[in-house]
Amino acid sequence: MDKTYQPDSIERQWYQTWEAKGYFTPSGEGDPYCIMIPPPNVTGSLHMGHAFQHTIMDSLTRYQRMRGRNTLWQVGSDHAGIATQMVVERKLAAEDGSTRHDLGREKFLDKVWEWKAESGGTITGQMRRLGTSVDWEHERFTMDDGFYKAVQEVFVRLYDDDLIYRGKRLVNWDPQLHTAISDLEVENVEEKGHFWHFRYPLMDGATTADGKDYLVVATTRPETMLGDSAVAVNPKDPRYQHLIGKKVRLPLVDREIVVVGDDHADMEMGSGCVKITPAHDFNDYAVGQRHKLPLYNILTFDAAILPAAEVYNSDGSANTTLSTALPGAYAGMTREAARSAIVEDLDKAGLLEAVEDHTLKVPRGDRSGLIIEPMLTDQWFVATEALAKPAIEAVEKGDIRFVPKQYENMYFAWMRDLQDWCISRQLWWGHRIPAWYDDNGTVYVGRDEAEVRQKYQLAADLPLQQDADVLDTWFSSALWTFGTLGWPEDNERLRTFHPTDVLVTGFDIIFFWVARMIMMTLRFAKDEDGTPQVPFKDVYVTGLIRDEHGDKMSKSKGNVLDPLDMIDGISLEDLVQKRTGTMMQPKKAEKIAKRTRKEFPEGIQPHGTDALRFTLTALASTGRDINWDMNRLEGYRNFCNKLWNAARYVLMNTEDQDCGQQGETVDLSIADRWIISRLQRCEQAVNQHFAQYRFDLVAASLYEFIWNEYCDWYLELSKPVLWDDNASPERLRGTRRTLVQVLEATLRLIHPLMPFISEEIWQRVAPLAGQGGETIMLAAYPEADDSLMDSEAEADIEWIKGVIEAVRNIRGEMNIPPSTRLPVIFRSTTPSDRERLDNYQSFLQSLAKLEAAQWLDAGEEAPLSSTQLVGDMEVLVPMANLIDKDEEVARLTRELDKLAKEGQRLSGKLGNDKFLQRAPADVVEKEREKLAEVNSRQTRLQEQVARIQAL
RNA sequence: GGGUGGUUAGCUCAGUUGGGAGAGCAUCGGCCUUACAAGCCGAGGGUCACUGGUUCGAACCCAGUACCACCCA
Repeated sequence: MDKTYQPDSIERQWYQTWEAKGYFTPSGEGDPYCIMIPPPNVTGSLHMGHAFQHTIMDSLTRYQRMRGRNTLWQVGSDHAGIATQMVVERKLAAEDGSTRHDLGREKFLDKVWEWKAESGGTITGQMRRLGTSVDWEHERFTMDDGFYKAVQEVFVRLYDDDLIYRGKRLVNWDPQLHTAISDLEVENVEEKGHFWHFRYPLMDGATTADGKDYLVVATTRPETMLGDSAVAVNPKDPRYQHLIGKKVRLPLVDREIVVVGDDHADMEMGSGCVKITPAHDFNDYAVGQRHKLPLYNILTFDAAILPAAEVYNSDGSANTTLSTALPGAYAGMTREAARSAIVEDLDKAGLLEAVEDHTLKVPRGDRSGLIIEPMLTDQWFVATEALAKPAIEAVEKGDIRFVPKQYENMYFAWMRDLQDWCISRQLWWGHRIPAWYDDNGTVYVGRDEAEVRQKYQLAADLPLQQDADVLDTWFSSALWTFGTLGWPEDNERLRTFHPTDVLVTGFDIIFFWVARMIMMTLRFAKDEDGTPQVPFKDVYVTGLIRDEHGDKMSKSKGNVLDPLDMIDGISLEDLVQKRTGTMMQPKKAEKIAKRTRKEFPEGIQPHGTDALRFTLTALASTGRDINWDMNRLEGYRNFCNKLWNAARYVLMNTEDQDCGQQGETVDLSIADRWIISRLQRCEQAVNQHFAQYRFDLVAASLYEFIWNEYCDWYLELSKPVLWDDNASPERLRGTRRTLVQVLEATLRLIHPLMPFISEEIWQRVAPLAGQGGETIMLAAYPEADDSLMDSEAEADIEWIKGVIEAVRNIRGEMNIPPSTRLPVIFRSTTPSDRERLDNYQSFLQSLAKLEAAQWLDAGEEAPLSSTQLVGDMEVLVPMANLIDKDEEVARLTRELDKLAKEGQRLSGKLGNDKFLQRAPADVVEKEREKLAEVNSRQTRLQEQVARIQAL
């Protein structure tokens, strides 16, 4: 083995071996265990969030696989409608300047598939570097044929059950991409803007309570006034309530609009009057629905002003009676141009009362970056009410559990106020909506055109046209758990692995994905007896990984860390290039470059996958965000190195030697018994923490055991045995056997978190430990054996550690180098101390670097010494010339100060009658013992100080 | 405005029915001791955000305040 741990020389090779040997495929034996990967966007590349979630999923998967479960981690990716279409459109534009419209739908889609074949595998390739043990043979894609079947089936059935309908509604409209987008794809960005206060003249001589003949409305979007159909006032507002039902003349447009009373108008806000533009604002739309207001659409799909409004009744039907007239001056203007023009014209007309500065949340499309326009369009919707009810109950009843639990509140809050779901998208890349229209616009829904003709008994020659739109990507993602397993076919895989066990995902998509999966799955996935199935039993919600200052990682901030760079390392120049290469603003790029150079003066060193995974698990506590800490990563890389070198030590002392593999008799030392006992406790803790999804505690338990117990103590305690020329063969064999067996079990224990290093070492250690099998991946996960827990050995080793630490402390405080061997004398010993001193002399000599050790009989005088206490026993290191008298007094005084404080605290407590009366007896007894110990320590140290000072 | 989570050592974070404040990293001192200097040994460092309450006893339970983050409106 190399002297230092070199992750790059082991990781890729092991992954290839595992994959080639088919270890990731479900075994077909044992209880099924299944995790569905949240399908990554096919255009995406691996970021820290993936690394985090994949590490957790892989740890769970490897853990359960080793426990003998029939384990499936289902992999696949998501076709990401808008993102993918944009990538390919951009590529076309760069190649020959063509657009998708030049190519036409069919040819464009061919280009998308071509792109997918070439570049769609980036992220899945990167996943392999993380060691993910997914079932590659059954990789799925939301646009593959089988999935299309599932999507169609669900759509048709929901339509037939009246749970899908088509209608004219407000949706988030992206004026560049010309499609509806979901709330998830809208980012609300805080930006500076204005509040404009306009006067809308009252008609028919009406006046406000204070005598004004106009109402003042405030808006952040003046241009939408062209589409106003009402002014709302609060019905309780004494200033205006008498005006409800009266009319206002909309300036510039000269439209008569009504004053309505609605709670939406906040009496405290501005004038208390709100203009209502139902076709261009979500809140106003709701007000419009309540008061049956007409809708004036005043924008084109590019968000430019129309020459004439399109008017609809509140039920979405076309209105033929109201005037569509708009002022000609604004026709064709952009939103921005129209805004300035309208404000200017109102000002000229004396109707601009005031302009205020105002910061507001501006909705921007996360792809185009443009301001999203609420737009009245024909769309397909899922009626969610009937689907939401069982979905809420499933969580209430505990059929689905969120970890941590508080996310259930978030889920309930959203589900109880659920809007119908707009599922159509005006894109080409995606699942085409299985609906056809005849020339009259009548809609027919079926699995294909032939089925539609049969189902609706249409003439063979009736011309039919399929709906041009596609379904929201989330519609297909909602079917992910059962769709990937083959539904609507009823096959073995589906029956075996559905419902799945746990979903690992981020809190940001609980609404958009998790909730919808629950709704769809309960409706369509059924047990043989027809009982609805949940998609998963547990939802483990992860937090966000942020940078070291707690900021979100984002390209525009230039603070992104690529997990692969932490695995492989990256030079400073490459890192700067990566962060600033695509940056448009040179000033910003410079700032980011500067900051990067400051934070990573040496670039990023390679740390390996295992260290990255261990860091991620160590930081994975209960669903909260993680501020990424490079030092932590480095610390765990060192931990890998520690494990690596411990293995080197073990192999050096056991390879080609008798380790008792054949069950030969052994004589176990107290250290052997102790480490075996500690291993059981570690196994117990790890299994318990896995069950509770406390990956941080799993990692901490393993770190503590490996470094602080196995390496720091056990390996050191093994040396005096192995180096003892007089040791019996049974004693040597016992220690060698313990060295390899404990290491071997530890490797299995840590394998789910650090798959590569554990496999690499295990291959060499397992045979020595008498363990068969060709891979650690399929070896049994360790379970604690109560009969091996040995409290006697633990107590003895605690005593040994106490003595060694006492001597080391004196050495440290007195600056005596470890090369100087020390004589040690023990005073005030009990029979048990003396027995231990006899038995464990060699351990003490080796680990404390003693020259000689002896105990004093009663009445025997000790030379003047430096003192430490182990329990009641005094550990004395004779001063000779080694120890400075004053320093020793100072050291003991510091110790006495601490004891005095502690003693004060304890006697205060024990002097309190109420404490004595009300605290449980065992607590009181414990405090008494503590005080007795403190007092006795004080006495001994005071005596010692007196002795030294008497000199 | 409503809701959720957070505030513990210089940094990143644990702290399980309330009973002696912990880890890693960083810092300081000493060490090339035949696995490991990516190491070993030792040490220092905290008004557990603040105020009040419950309790014999509060980092922990309750109420309120401040600040931060996120979600919703």
